[in-house]
Amino acid sequence: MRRSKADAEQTRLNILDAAERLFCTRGIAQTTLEQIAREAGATRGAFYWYFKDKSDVLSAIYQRYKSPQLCRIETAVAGELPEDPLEVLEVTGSEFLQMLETEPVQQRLHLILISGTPNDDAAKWRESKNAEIYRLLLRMMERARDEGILSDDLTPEEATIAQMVMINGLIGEWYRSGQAFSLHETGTKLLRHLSSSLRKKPAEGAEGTRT
Amino acid sequence: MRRSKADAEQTRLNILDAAERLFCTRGIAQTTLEQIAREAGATRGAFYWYFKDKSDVLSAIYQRYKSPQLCRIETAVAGELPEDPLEVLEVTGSEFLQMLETEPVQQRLHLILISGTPNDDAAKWRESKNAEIYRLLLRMMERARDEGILSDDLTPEEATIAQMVMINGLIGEWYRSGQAFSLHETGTKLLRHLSSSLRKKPAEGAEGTRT
DNA sequence: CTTTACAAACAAACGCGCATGTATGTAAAT
DNA sequence: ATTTACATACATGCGCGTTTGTTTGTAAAG
Repeated sequence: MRRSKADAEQTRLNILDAAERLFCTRGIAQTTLEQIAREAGATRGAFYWYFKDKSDVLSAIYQRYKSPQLCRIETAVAGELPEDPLEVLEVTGSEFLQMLETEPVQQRLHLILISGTPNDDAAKWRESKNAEIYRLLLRMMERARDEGILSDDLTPEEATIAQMVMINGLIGEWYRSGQAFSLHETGTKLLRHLSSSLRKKPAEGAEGTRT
Repeated sequence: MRRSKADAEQTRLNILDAAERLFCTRGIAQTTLEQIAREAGATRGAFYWYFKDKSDVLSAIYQRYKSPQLCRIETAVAGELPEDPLEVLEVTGSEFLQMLETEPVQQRLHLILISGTPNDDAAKWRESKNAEIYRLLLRMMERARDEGILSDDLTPEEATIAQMVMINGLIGEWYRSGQAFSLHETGTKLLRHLSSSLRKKPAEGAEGTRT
């Protein structure tokens, strides 16, 4: 049953999708290549045609993952527009959480991203990806400091860690609680709270009013 | 080589320690019973004498784990002493992070605790343990609200999630960054920041003295 | 105080299933 | 006709659970 070029590319994607789903539902180590192939409606022969082994398909999953929120922040970093950095982080973070809650695909990807044991195949990849996000957020926080809107009692580095802790921590807590709360609702509220706590308080008098 | 009662109990502990170490360094699924036995200076025969299988030793590891910070909070919850709830949470959290950074044993335990894939053997255990911690913290936050020191714009539930997100998120970020920052120093600072942001701001001008 | 009779505490060997990797077959596309 | 895109069959190894064997503590019997 030989397929055409287009169909062939489709089976490759099917395998990628299947692996993505199984990796997050049953875990990477517990997922067998046979399961991936059957989930993709193919056999292990097809798998080995496209991928070297399990870690190969894993890195393929990683590579096609580009978080939309990261793009948003990247453009905000690159852009000359005088956007409020703290508000950009708050909004993109909130959007990201909403997307995660509504789109299962993104859930799986991020779950694979933050899960896994230390020093396995993917640990180095995760570390570098994490560092990349850190540097991006840090540039935003530094910009916030330069614009004089970052609170004095936190360095940009600390504020960045606080932001990452909030996002990733929320997702982790959401999973550990068995989705017991609304990720987007609670997340938005806590992100707003964090954002305002990171913001330098103006002098006495007016307080709490947003722009 | 029959051992005496005391020696026998020691081998059991050796196996437990060995499993604990290997589970966090190489991951649970990637650790074989043979490795555990050899690390403990014994054979798989000894393992099967004391434990049913891998999940059995895992639950044994869980059972002998009682976080000191939890005890501290428990006594604070039970106690009638009018301690400042937010300060108790801040201090115990800070202490916990310090202990984690200095004592590798606690590191491993907590790493095993928050790692692992969803719906594996230990997932239910982790969920229930997490819920237990949540309820404890929630009682503290409710007490804070009742005493009128919790900020109005967050419910006790949200404040609890914020606290858990901060602690667990910090640890996760610490690991993902490859211990790139000081867990205790940064953690203490961010915990203090969070604590003060959770605290209700006193009214304008005069008044606002603490008890 | 011996001796006996177990039972505890393992070690070593065995067999099984299962995932992996490879090698081969094969029909359709080019 | 040759290559592509798989499916099928086969070989290998590895971890697991069980069984069996061996040594030693230890308690009761004599």
